[in-house]
Amino acid sequence: MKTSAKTSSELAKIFFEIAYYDEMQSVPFKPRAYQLASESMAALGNDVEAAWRKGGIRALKELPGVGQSIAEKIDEYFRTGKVKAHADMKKKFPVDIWSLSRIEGLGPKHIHDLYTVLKVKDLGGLKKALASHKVRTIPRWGEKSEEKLARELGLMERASGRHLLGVILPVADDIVTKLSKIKGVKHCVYAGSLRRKQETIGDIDLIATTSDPERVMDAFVSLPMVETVQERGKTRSSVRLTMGIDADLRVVPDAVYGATLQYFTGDKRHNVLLREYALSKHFTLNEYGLFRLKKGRDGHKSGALVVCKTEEEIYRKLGMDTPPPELRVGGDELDAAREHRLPKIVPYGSVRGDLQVQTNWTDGSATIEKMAVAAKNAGLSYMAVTDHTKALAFVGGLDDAKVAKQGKEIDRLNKKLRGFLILKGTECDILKDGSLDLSDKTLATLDWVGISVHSHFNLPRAEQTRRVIQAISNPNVDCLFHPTCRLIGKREGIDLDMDEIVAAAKKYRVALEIDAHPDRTDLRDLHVRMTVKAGVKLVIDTDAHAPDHFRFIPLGEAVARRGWATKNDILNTKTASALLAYLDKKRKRA
DNA sequence: GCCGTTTTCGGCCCGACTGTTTTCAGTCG
Repeated sequence: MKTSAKTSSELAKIFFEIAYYDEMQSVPFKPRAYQLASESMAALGNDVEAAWRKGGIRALKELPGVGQSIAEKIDEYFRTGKVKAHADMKKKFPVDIWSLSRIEGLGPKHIHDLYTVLKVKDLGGLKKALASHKVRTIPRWGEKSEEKLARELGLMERASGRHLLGVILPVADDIVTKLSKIKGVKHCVYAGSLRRKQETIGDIDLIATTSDPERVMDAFVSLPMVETVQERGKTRSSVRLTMGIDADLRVVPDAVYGATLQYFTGDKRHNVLLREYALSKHFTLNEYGLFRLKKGRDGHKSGALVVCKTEEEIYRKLGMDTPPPELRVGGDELDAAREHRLPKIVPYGSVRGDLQVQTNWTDGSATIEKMAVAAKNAGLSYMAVTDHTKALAFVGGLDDAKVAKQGKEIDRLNKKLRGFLILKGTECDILKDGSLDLSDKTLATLDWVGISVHSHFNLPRAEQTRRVIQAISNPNVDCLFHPTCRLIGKREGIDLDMDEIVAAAKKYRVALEIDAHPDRTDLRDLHVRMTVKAGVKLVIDTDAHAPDHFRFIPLGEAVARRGWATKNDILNTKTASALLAYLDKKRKRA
């Protein structure tokens, strides 16, 4: 239910604020515990309430980051709708920590000072304090810090949040290319969330090794896309790009490249776990390498360098395999790495054909032939034409007769094209009652039947789930396209019980799609992992509406990798003939 | 307040940069 998702995010907020309150008063260690609990709540979503309903406090304590005290607070929240400890803190210190803390550079101590000295409670109060130049009168604040705060506040208000991977990747590639050309540079790469290929990117993290650090830093801060320089150091500089995203560059000696790359690839949670594990093995890990801990003569710990050249030797020295960047989220990937059971996730470049392509028969911009040529040029050997069906009247969706006509055109083109195969397909609409928008007779003539929801997005969860499963159960169906229908930053997506959808996909041997279009990324990584675990096949498509959209395929492969999918889990890593043989066999059994 | 390949008690990641300091606190990643 949507309400339970809301409550777990409310809990995340409550624990986040408790962490801040404790931090303000310099309470040791508790802040990290609450911070962890907060992240855990956000990540678990509905599972928190599900656990509570099933087993109360005892079950809650099984959740990561939740012990006796926090379990009791969660229990209290679900019973009474609030957490007294949090409410008491809020009474004593009535500040909108959640909003204020979103401003870059504004941490717990500053929020504390702003309130105790200037009675700033929220963003409005902060604006007034800034306008009257009172902020600079707080002890340890000055003109510069006041100006910086004003800048960051303005930026936060303008910024739409994080940026889509598909938008940032080309920019980062451009910067890397430019910096790599500078004399003396040996390595220049991006790390951070970009290297982990997360669906959204907070900022661009760059690492370079060079014989001439000054030269690279100068070049970096004067790149054409730089708007302002925020930091300019010998080993680290930070800039804001005109497109509204920050970029950080670290310059390190070539000898420690591997350690630095590991460190700044993150994510933070992964690194904390890894460093804690290193400590347990009497090592300490930082961006300069892995060090062995020793007791010095003065009783203090000191370290002798063990390894730092490559990421692999660091993980190996700790007795584990190297998790691919996409898996580094601070979940169970470290256990898997230790136990040498990391999956062989699908390599980039594995997709051989695109199974969702729109043409100018409906809302695509190009002819079937132009799309086929573009797909071939993008390195693919086949594609399925999957134009919309008649329920989508505003794009001129095809009816049964037009689908038959399109099939003849595809036959003609297949005779003409060399080394490329066009499959006859459809993106058939799922109607409100779960029936399909083309006749079974027509569907049976097609090589590839994709189905998707384009209407009635707001049905209640149970009804929406029933509707989609009804559609999946049609024996002609091969794949459910963009299953959740979300548009990142624009539309939430339909309310589906994904466990039931995955189970139905397994039962009816229907594949689920990873729609790689940057606005969609649907399925997302979490759902991909569920699908893989259930043994249900996936498909990576671009949902191409124009010839240059085939470039999105690596974005889809990235999602598959984040969801631990192997090549074997993904149907369109097969050759065209192997795929057709698979589909043929499936239909005969149906 | 959490957690266990070092532990059920005693630990809890760590270094760079900024701005305000005259030796360091705060924030970030």
